[in-house]
Amino acid sequence: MTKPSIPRGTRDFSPVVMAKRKYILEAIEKVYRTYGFMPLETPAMENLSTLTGKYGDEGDQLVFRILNSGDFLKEVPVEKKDEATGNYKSLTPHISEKGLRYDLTVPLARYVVMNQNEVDFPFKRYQIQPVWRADRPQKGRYREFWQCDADVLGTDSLLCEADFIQIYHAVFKAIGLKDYEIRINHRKLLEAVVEKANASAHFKTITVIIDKTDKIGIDGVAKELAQLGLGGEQVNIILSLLAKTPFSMDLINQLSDKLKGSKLAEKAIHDLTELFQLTGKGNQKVFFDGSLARGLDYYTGCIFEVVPTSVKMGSISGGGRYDDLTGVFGLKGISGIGISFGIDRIYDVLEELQAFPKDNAIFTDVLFCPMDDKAIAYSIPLANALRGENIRTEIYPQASKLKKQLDYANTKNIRWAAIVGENEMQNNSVMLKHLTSGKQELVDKDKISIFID
RNA sequence: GUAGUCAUAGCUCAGCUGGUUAGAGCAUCGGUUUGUGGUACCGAGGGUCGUGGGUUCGAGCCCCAUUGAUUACCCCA
Repeated sequence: MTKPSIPRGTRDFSPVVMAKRKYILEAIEKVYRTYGFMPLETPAMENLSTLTGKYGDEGDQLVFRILNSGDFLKEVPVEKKDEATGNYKSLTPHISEKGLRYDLTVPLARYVVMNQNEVDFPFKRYQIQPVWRADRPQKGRYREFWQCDADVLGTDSLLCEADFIQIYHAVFKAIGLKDYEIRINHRKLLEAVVEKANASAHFKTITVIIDKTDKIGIDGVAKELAQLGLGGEQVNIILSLLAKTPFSMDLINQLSDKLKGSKLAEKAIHDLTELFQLTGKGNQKVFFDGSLARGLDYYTGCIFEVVPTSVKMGSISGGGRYDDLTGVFGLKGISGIGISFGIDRIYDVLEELQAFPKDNAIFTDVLFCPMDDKAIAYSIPLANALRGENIRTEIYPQASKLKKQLDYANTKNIRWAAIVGENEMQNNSVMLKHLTSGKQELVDKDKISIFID
């Protein structure tokens, strides 16, 4: 017999853990719905032609591939079979045509393009599903994890950006997370600065480097930029952007002065100004962060990231605007913006702050404890009546010793036990015991629900 | 892909410079108590010490390999 195990980087979620995860997921979903986002689900597997080439070379390596069913070797040309040893990459396209979804954004783009005649723009959808990546798991990083995306496609209105900032506030309020910071930046501002530093050829690498500012510090960034071959003056221009300051009109004006004459900067300043006007004041938790870059290179406008401030943890949400997500599938000119919550990290944050509600671990309100088989039959209609009033009720399935039944109630954090024996049945009642206080009372069988809080 | 750490009961871990029959707590089950729990007491089940090889009179402990877990780097959520 083999020892049971699950693939590395995957997890089981116990009932207690699931209750907490649901608490977060339902809060997010509820907020999304209040802003008019509609649910969308897509298959776990996509055709590889949909997935490959969208995430860069590294990303393509991380896509889980699904082996073709049946005689998967029959399509392989003979010469490939011969060279298969040590040359699996040339073999892969012949034996695998499908892969597991790598994120929710590409499937969204695929869906919109396939259904462009039915989709009404602006198209607001949310999607909460697992995604899979074939990389090395480590802390806070899994091969199967959940993304909670919301996107708006088909409008370049800055109201979307403003909405998402409000959504952040609403979600974190709903789950009781008080200490967080929303960081924003603009991709075109980054481009403008890199352009001013005369280093546009290295733009992509530079964004990766400055995105690490939190981790390696300003000095570390300077060092890596120098290693890239940039001169002192170039490095200084880029470093001058990295400060994090409260999001304000003053700040926007400063940026505007600093980058005068740049077309790219003009657009960015315009966006930030409008966003500021739409979000209004009272946003102490919103910061402009020049070091925020986000690795994904499809972002072209405002970008966001949310970081908890009272717990040492990476970003718990991110997002941004992209000009041309559906272009790769042949539908041009659709601007969009999206955000995504990292449920696993939010879970860890709430756990560390002990911010989950205590009654989250309670799954049953009342346990009927029958003393004999007749008592089981007696309990069924009573239990159903309680369930009809939305009281979570179960009947202990055997007329076991009372000690055993109460032990069961204790381990499940059940607060009420309805004990049913000869006496109770004769009196048309149950012995209702409150398990946290130990008090009990003979209660009429039709009036149980009155006592349940 | 690179590097470090770890692997003993279902879980968390003890196990001395290598020495007789590998232990504890928790969890599970039974009992003390024919219908009153969370505490206490008694008892039971559960291990080829990740796997394979080597050194040795003797290996849970030392050496090599291998597999798995975990952490950091790359990249990412």
